[in-house]
Amino acid sequence: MSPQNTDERYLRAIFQVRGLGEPVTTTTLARWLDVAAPSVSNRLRRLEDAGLLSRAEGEVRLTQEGNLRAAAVVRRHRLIETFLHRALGVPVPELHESAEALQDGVSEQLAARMDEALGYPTHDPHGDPIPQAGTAGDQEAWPEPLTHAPSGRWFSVTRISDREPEASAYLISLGLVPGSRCFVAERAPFGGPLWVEVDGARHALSDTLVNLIFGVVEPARWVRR
Amino acid sequence: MSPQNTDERYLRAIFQVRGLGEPVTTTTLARWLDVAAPSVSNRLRRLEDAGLLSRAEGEVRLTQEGNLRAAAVVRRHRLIETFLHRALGVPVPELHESAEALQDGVSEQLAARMDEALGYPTHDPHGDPIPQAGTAGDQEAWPEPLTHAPSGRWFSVTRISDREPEASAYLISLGLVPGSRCFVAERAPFGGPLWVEVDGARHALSDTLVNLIFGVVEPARWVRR
DNA sequence: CGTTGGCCTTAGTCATGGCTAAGCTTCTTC
DNA sequence: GAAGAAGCTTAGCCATGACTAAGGCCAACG
Repeated sequence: MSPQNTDERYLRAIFQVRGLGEPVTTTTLARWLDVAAPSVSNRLRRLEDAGLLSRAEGEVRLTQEGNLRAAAVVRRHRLIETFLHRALGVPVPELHESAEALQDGVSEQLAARMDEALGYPTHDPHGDPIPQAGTAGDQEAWPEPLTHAPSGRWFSVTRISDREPEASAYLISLGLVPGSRCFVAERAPFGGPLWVEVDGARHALSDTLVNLIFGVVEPARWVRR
Repeated sequence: MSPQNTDERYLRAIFQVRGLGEPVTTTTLARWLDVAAPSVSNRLRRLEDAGLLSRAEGEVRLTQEGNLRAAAVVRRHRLIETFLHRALGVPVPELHESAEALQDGVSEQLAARMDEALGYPTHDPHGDPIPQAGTAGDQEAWPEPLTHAPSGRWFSVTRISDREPEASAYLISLGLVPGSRCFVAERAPFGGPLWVEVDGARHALSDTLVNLIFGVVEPARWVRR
């Protein structure tokens, strides 16, 4: 309906891809959004004309206004996810898709109501920070490799490297996808595998696999659900 | 996005217009949906082809399957309204618009979660009945408009239409909410206002307002409290 | 009767936001 | 230096779901 929605979808993608530390280009956005490259190309031109971003050497950079807009969209998205999880018990793996579907229909005002009802949360159930209203939210946590995660903590997966397609396919088959979370159980000694739990199942991951996984260690106070 | 959404919007309109006791025709639907007549015409043909409705003498009748589909859509809509009101404190006059915006994004499953969280409510905040899952929900006795109420009688309000958000906000501010009752004092002549008493206060209601109010005329023997 | 007005449909247009095909740089590789 | 391969853009197409214009039908009324 409104042209806003499409713009916002792309702004959010830019914000998120940037947050993964990946270069923000036509191709990466097309892959992220699951659309063809020309669609991205068109939209980027329009967003550039609207003064929301600039491009240099193929890289997309949000302008200050673009950043504010994108952060507001991401903020809404993460508030929706948090609300769906805490108020309606939607399981974490379903959150992203559900929130995506709802995003267009949730006004700023409604998001503010959710924020209030939730007690002004600072992180969503994936462990991603919720930008504050009116800020650029650019202090996004940079993802670190799972290798660095201490055991006994939850780890929020934001990225699975595609360097090893077969290996990453296996990880995905385990439920280790961007947006999922796993519990870091224990590290076997002498270079043994890392034991993690995903969706209640326990898996031993070799270094090869562990090195493909990036994300954020969730704050310790979070209780395992 | 999906073609479902449009079909569902029209099915819901048919269900609701029928519920008001108005004839379900291209014109009334166009007015209700605020679209041009040909748009309705096209969609009706498609819904007819899909076996969801039939037409006789200009009147639209839902088939059994159409009825089920429509009731499911209405059910979702009213669950959303109830949820927005009870869980997030969205004021009644804003409910319809907010729910409309969300409807496309709310899956059956999510609606079921809302239903559960709300304790399986039977009516939405407008006083409209919430069809049960899997039923046609059309056996509800629909209330009659206040317009038809004789003067000197008590009228029990079960429903305030959400067609005119500002007008219904005013009615609510007067205390004319579902569950309230008013005394129909007198009808001023020559199309003048209808005088009603609510909570001991006397108000003159224009036709615009009166037409938004539905309920049940209380039996005459009932003594004014 | 014939005209007028309401109602509905058919025909054709437009905006949106995807898509594929194809061309153009540029960077690598032999 | 030529040949590819990536990545990006341009050009042109399609589906959806609105719209306006215009015509058919019918009933009421002068």
